[in-house]
Amino acid sequence: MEYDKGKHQFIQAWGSLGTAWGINKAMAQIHALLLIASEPLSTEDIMQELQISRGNANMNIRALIDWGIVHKEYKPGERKEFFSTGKDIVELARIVSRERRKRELEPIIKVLSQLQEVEGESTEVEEFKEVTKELLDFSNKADSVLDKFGRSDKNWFYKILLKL
Amino acid sequence: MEYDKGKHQFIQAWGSLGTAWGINKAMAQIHALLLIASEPLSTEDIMQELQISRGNANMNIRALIDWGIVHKEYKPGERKEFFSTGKDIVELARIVSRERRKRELEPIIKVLSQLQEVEGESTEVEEFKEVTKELLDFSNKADSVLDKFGRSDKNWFYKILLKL
DNA sequence: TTTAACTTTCAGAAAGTATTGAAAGTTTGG
DNA sequence: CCAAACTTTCAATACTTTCTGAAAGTTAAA
Repeated sequence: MEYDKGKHQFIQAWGSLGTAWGINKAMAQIHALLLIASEPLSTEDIMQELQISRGNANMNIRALIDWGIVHKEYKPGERKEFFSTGKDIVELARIVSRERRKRELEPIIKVLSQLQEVEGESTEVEEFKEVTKELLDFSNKADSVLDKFGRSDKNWFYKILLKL
Repeated sequence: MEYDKGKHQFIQAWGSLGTAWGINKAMAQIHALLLIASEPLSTEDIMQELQISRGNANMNIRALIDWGIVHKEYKPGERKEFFSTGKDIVELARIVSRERRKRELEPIIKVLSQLQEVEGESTEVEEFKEVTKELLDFSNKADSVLDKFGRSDKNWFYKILLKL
């Protein structure tokens, strides 16, 4: 397979994976492009490669920086900003899991905890408490696994895998 | 807290978690409602509780059945269909992970495998192959973990957690 | 300063998704 | 059979998200 075709395929595939994960396509594609770039790219470069507008490129680069996945760089003698992303996939997984934990798991845990205060003794209420309690336990466990994963060193994940 | 308020909060929270996971709100809310119901519900019940249309209810119940999360039931002497969902959260997690593996991980692994055939020796191409290879390895590992999780018995997950 | 290079913002357009309600289809008891 | 009870479908509509392009904002060299 020739390089340009492969590159294109990769960017498309990463984009649609992103979409399935609730990340917008442009954002995922910019990330894909930076992942395989051999040096930092400017906004112009990104606009051109992906055929997207300046506003779109800028917004999504910004969002990636907010996630802590992409970094600004300056080249000597150049005024414009260049962007790059880490090539370490485990590190990437760690960042993503940290963010999702914060944005998704924490809120639901908070709600589920509050729900333990529901009053009443009917079957309905018993059932309700039982299910939400189980959900809370599970969420807490998931939370602690993600927390460990987020803090661990680079090889922890691979070591764990061996254990399974 | 009173039951009705708690119920409402739970349904809302489950709906927005669903949204963050790319699952539509009505679908997640129907699931939430069934999770805490003490007996199977009819389409009418669901429409009324969630204040949604018949079409919407029907489509999303159907989708939940396709995922293998919700089951039809018939009550003696009743013509209409009733729906229920399993209350075991680990089982739920297992089903969801199995589906996502199939829908998300498998396609990307296929693409990444093909990309290993890219030709050329330039820095660009080297970089490209290196990154996609690492991604492929990681995806394969994630795939195998999910596979194990999907096949394991109910307590496997909790046992693993203890090990960490 | 001024000016040119560059970045950010944002209102409106376009694209994508979810929802409704009514009509068509199906099943079952009589 | 027929009619009533129920389920499914789908075109129209409402809603949400993303994208564009141009204008406003910022920075730094001269």
